[in-house]
Amino acid sequence: MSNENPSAAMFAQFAVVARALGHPHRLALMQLMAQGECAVETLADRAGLTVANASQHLQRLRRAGLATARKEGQRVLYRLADGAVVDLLGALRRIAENNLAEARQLIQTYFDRRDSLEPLTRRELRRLMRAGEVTVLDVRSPEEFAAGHLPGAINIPLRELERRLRMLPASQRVVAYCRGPYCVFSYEAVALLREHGYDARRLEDGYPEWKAARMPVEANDGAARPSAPARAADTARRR
Amino acid sequence: MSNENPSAAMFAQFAVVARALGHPHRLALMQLMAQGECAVETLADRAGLTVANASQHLQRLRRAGLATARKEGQRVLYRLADGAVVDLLGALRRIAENNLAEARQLIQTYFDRRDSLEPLTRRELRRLMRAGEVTVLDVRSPEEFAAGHLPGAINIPLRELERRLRMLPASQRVVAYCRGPYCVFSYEAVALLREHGYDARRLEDGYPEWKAARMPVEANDGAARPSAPARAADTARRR
DNA sequence: TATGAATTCAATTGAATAATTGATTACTTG
DNA sequence: CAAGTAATCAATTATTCAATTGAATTCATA
Repeated sequence: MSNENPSAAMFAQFAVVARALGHPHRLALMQLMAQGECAVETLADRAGLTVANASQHLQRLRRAGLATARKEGQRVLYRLADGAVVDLLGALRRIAENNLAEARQLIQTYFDRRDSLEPLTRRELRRLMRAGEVTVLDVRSPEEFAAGHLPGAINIPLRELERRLRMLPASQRVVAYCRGPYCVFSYEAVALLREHGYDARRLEDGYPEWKAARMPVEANDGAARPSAPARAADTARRR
Repeated sequence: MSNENPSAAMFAQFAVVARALGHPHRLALMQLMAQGECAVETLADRAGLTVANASQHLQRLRRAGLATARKEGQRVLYRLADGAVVDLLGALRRIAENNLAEARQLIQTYFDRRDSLEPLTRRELRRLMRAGEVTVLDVRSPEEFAAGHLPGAINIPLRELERRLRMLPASQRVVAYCRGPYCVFSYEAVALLREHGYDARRLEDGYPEWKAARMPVEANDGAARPSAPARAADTARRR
């Protein structure tokens, strides 16, 4: 295929990657995989896709070098190929935020409680954590939490938050986080907590970015590990 | 359009950007625009496209927030929207290089004189430039050169290089650069120079990356300027 | 070895894209 | 104002892509 012009051939390769990025479902799947390695059916479920459809999208991501798969027993576990994929997604996000009117509109409408909710940077949160002055709240699902989370975080999925409020000490500031910058969970969590009198704030983005920034993470199966290449702890025991 | 799920709507926006990236011709056009603001016909010419086709690709890039256009007289000048676009392209490139077998294959075949040609990093070149120990050679077209180039660079387009070799002092190391990491010009220039006994090396990537890294540039219309937002000096006098 | 579960494959349909062509719209200049 | 230039628009065709359905693999376990 066209080697008359080598740089055109390289561009064709880049285009393969870009087109694989270019579907909302695949972006959603990537965000989910950014939480940790995960089986096809689990991903399909969380993304609201049929298994066959998710499988095909995932295969396409794999062909484009954005994801990798390995077989474990009868399931196939997919994960992002590379920390650089998170960077790529971040760059994409930045362009859309800065230059697309529609995206800015959406942010204003749904996410721009942003100003009033004063997101914390990773660095700021890190400092508070070291000082022991903060309760870190992970509002994702228990499975995602188990695959990896911020050290010392408490896991209360959003839908259970109201019921389990008492688990959070009212005396201390709470910082909530979820799947990523455009995951609504942490926004809603902070709103709810504030209604109940908490001093609550959001982390600026989510777990994947924290991990990609090589901040410490820990997983459920035991010891904290500084920032190791997330061992295959997919806990999707389903049905 | 689908505001039931705000983060799905955001993903749809990101997908718009990604799909706009996802065509080899558009990537080529972006590389060309990364050299500096440029008129449609010029871009079409350099990319080897018909004007109508280039126009449509450019419009799509504009709609996706990757490029902007302004009208000057009877021509429309397009440029990249944002320094972040160069970052995005870089991230794309890195994924393809690391994870796509085909891309690695191409690099080996066409570009992996890489090792033997020992590319210089921007920082290294900067140091040599300050020390006055290097001749910087720009092998792009005069128009591209005029729109912006490394300070003190000599412009000899590749096809004229052999004829005008005497313009380069044989006593000093030569560092060549061109449009970007996958532009063949600088590879060929270095090969040619070495055949003629020069101590020649390549810059690791091209002018756009240099500029995006906020290194000093200068343009033909006069004074060097530290790294200002490239003024509209499109010198495409054509035909 | 038979059963069931997880995933992939194959074939179909409808939708979105890309390139081409020719016509049309702005703008400049004589 | 007329002529010419630069860019865009409109309509066509071939291609690629997405989602669905149902069948086919592959593996684990009884």
